[in-house]
Amino acid sequence: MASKATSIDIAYRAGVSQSTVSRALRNSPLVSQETREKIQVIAKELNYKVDKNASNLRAQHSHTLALLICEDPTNDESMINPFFLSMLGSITRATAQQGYDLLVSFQQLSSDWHADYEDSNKADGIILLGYGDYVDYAHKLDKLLAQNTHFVIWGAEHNDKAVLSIGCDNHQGGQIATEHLINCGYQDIAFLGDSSSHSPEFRDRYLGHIDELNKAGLTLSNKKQFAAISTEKSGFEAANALLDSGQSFDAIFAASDLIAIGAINALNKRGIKVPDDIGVIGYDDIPVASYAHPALTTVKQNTKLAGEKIVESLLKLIRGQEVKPLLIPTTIVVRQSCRVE
Amino acid sequence: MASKATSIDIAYRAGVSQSTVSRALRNSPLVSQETREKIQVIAKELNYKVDKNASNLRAQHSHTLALLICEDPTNDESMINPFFLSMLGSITRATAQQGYDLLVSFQQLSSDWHADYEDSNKADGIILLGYGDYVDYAHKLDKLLAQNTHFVIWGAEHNDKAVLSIGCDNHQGGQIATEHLINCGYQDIAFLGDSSSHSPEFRDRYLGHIDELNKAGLTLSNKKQFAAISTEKSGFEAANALLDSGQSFDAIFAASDLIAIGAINALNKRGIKVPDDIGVIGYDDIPVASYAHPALTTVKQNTKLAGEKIVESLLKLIRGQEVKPLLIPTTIVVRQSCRVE
DNA sequence: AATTTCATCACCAACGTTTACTTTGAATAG
DNA sequence: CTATTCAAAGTAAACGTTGGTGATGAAATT
Repeated sequence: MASKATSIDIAYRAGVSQSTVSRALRNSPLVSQETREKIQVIAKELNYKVDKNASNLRAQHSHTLALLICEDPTNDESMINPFFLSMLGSITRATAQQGYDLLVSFQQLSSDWHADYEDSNKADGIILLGYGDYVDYAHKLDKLLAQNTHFVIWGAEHNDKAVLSIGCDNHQGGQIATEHLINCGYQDIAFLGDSSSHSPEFRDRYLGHIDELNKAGLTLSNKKQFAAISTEKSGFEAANALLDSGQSFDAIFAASDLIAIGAINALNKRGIKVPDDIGVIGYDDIPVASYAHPALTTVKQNTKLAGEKIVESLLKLIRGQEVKPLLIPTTIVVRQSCRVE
Repeated sequence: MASKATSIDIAYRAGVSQSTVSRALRNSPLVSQETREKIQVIAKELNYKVDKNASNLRAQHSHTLALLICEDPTNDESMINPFFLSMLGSITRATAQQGYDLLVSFQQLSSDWHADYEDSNKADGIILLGYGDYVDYAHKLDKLLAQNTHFVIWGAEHNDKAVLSIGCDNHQGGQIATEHLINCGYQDIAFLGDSSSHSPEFRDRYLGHIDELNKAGLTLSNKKQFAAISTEKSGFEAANALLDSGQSFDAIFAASDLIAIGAINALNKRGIKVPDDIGVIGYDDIPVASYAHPALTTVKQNTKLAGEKIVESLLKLIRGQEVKPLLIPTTIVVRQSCRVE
């Protein structure tokens, strides 16, 4: 087979100039119906596709978005956080729907990911996904900002920086989780998850938890809060620490489903029944949540909507339209890890 | 901020020609150590990145691979097969490791996915991922072949076409699953999963199953084989059909974990205990397998290795090196859904 | 009949690289 | 003192588009 057909080949066959071909294929009104059709027929015959590199070079945009998933380096290399996977799915679809391509890349938090997708014109904008210690990469964000790269970051709103963030409302999520536990009759709730500013998502969930507790006239002793990152192992350990601490509790609010599952394991190992003895609520509604035993009651983040909003907003940003950070409300999905009222 | 720096800007500042800049940045031996360093320093200062579009256009390759995940259209839109997600993770990493970028796209089987990634020079090669009815898209494969696109497809070897396939050995997987069941003392095994040529992976698993059965002097009545696609729902239904058929059986070999989980649900609903009454073995070792109740004994496909091999092979293909289809052996992971011997 | 208008299209200059092909000038050889 | 060689750098031609500017001729206006 000869090399790929170019617009010049088509022009030659159609007996018109190359620029006319270009216009015809883009349905420009500057070319007559008749020649337009003729050209399109020939293009199809030759299986012609416009060369993206040439097109992008000329037009100075790539019609491509880059998705960077920043993983916690403490996490197991081989296992990707299922929540991000779900986001990935929805972002992929949303991107495609807008006629853009998606470049994906997994990054260690430590690596050089300010790495150049937009700089090198490979992407028109960047989506940053990651639970994160935003403090740690503040200077990278600054650099992105300085280069005025178009990007949106998953998570809570930054009060100190002019970054566009889209996220689910972790504070509200913390509240409804707590409300649910209280409604189920639990009174003495422990919290498993890092509540430091190191991990803003967890912190907000924690803060929502506290607020709701207060609203109900309850308080959380900080002795009942144990740090954990979003892995089953960490949840297991945190629950054991809680158990070993001798603190009383009748329910656990886990800052993520993986933590919740780990905690349930720890509980079960000591013969404690969920939800009869202790109620457990998780966060994220990852796929395994419904398969856990007992099936996990949890706070669901609407990843489909989130993905759509993320790409929609990023595209607006790229086009210079006005965009505001967005907080998407969460919902409770009730399963079997909390006793019914 | 001014617009992005180009190699010409650097040339100007360094007092050399633009081509020298290009060479210096690619560490060409044609430029002296001294000027090379000077240029690289300036490039860093200006935060210069070579424009990929220009570079790719000129060099006629994109240093990008495209991954097409073809989903079963009967599947739920929002849920991506977890096995593919796992592959995606490993392919992403392998691609990055080779210095390539990855474009990902989810495709309905029905859509026009011969859609042009390589034609339009967006990618140097394509990875096709999907359980599949390859019959159905045979003509698309042909088209890909005709355009001599570089691509590798996940799955079993095609005997009729010259396509490069990398896959796990489904026949061998079917054998070891069956062997394990027999070793656990099960004698009367039902098979849940489409065994038609419509679904080559399942078919091979089925064939391996039969072979191993025969080796042990057992036979499978085709009355004990019920079609199912890879969803929990389908597994649930198939198990019910099996149950309703009145056939005897003491174990189920499910062609995928999702089917196995659905089947276990169906069994449980009728008060049948797994593994005491009936043993169940799955296939894939998706993340939820270990969280299912009972935790699923299953056949694990080495996705990490598979991902690496896929991109490695595709790259070889692109470079014109010789490549052969590859079948990766599977392993059993023993959990609690089969009784111990 | 001369002029304006207008729809179509052709022409050509970018876009930012890479690379084959000079050119330059200094060092070495004869 | 000229001829040869060679490393280092410059020149310019692609790569395949897109889009601004200008031609062309037919229809419409005066």
